[in-house]
Amino acid sequence: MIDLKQLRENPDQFLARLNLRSDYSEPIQQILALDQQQRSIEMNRSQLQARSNEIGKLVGQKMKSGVKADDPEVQTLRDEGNQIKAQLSELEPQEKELKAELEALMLTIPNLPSETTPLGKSEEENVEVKRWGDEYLPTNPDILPHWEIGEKLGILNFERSVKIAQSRFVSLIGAGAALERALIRFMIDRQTAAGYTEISPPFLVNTASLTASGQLPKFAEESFKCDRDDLWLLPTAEVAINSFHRDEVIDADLLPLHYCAYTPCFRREAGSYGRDTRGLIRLHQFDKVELFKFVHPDTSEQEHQALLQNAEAILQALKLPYRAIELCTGDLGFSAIKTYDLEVWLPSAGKYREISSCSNCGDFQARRGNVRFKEAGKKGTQFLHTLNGSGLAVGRTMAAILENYQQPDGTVLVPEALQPYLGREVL
RNA sequence: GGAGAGGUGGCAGAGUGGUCGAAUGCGCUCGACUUGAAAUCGAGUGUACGGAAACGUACCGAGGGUUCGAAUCCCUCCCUCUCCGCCA
Repeated sequence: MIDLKQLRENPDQFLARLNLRSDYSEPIQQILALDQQQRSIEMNRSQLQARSNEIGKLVGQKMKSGVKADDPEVQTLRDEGNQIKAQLSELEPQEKELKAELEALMLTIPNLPSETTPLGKSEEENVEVKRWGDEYLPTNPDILPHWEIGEKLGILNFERSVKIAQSRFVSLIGAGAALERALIRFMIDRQTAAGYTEISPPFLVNTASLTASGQLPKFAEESFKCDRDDLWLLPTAEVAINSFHRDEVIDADLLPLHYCAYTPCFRREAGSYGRDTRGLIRLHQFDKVELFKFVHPDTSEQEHQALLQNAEAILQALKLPYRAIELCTGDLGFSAIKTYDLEVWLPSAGKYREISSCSNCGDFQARRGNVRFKEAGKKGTQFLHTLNGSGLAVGRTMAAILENYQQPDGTVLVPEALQPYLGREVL
């Protein structure tokens, strides 16, 4: 949620920053207008309310001192009370409607990009900031795409998954299933060793949780919904962990809070029908180990860098070549002020593909979820900052292993770091 | 799913129409007493919004209603607990 106070006090500067994403002039003007109307009604209303409270007290006093209810003095006060009530009954619905309208509109405005986020209109202008592991790039010229090698090895099956569910689902068989399980354990072990507390959250989440993290109201198309229950299938553990502390005030001494979670993620992938139709890259259901931090605003930049390193550490441990790019203002996700994507090398595609996205959301999600912290001795509370990143997407990691570790004889080596988890060296 | 009980401040717990943002206890903060501590005593101790401030408004699970006035009465919903049923 954007900071209305900040917008009100400095609308031009606010809009200029927001427009680095794309043009939001219109909704922002609307918000400012609604805010003004709402505030003027509120002022009016609270004055009436004050008088009404006063009347209530006066009547109470008189009745207590023995004045009868039908005494003219009391009757006059009651009449005035009734008049105020009539006025309030007009103002209140107006104010309520304005507030609802304002809130609905505000929920559709994305976060302001950080001042350090590179400028740009689209993903073309994202900035590569790092490349790692050139020495691990495969030299084998005849690499099969991971879905082909996977089916050859009998560890992936897409066809039968269509029978079970739909397209864009997969079943893992034998060593494939074991590999997935090994990767999850490997990632969780590494991240807990790095100081993250593991959470296994509900895989169904309610509307409030999705709204708090920013998936709703704008991206309803992207999630699967259980209509009868106000529950949605989790699109990412970010949603669940973000709401883990929703509506809480956290003692500043307890910050930062570092969490990691393994969960399946469910996404409708609406609007990507032609893209990545084969393989593990874009499925309706995939596994992910997520990193999430609740931090003091002063530390969020360092925490962001550290989180990125924690995600990179997995790729490095698996010796998978990757690069890091920083998203430009035009490509930034809805809730983020600054994002780094990690992209792993996929030989069959001949390019790097996203395997992790590490974002600093500033206080945006904290506002939407009302997560605050309190510093001892200081008056009031502040919104904390939230950060999230994949550490990593499991399916895509599998794809990367199947391709990068392919041998000329059609077998696949198991990355050394993973061997103890899988109990074998070759697939 | 059926039957019953209940949701009040950091916690415990009173309050069934009137000056209640809410008794009391515990906790916490500051102060006094003390060589120090305990005990005791005194003062303070929620959040949000508006306002330069004084102060005002809202909040007793959520939303509506009755009333001059609602923590208290009525309606709807949510959640928790106990018993029964079902179930991994």
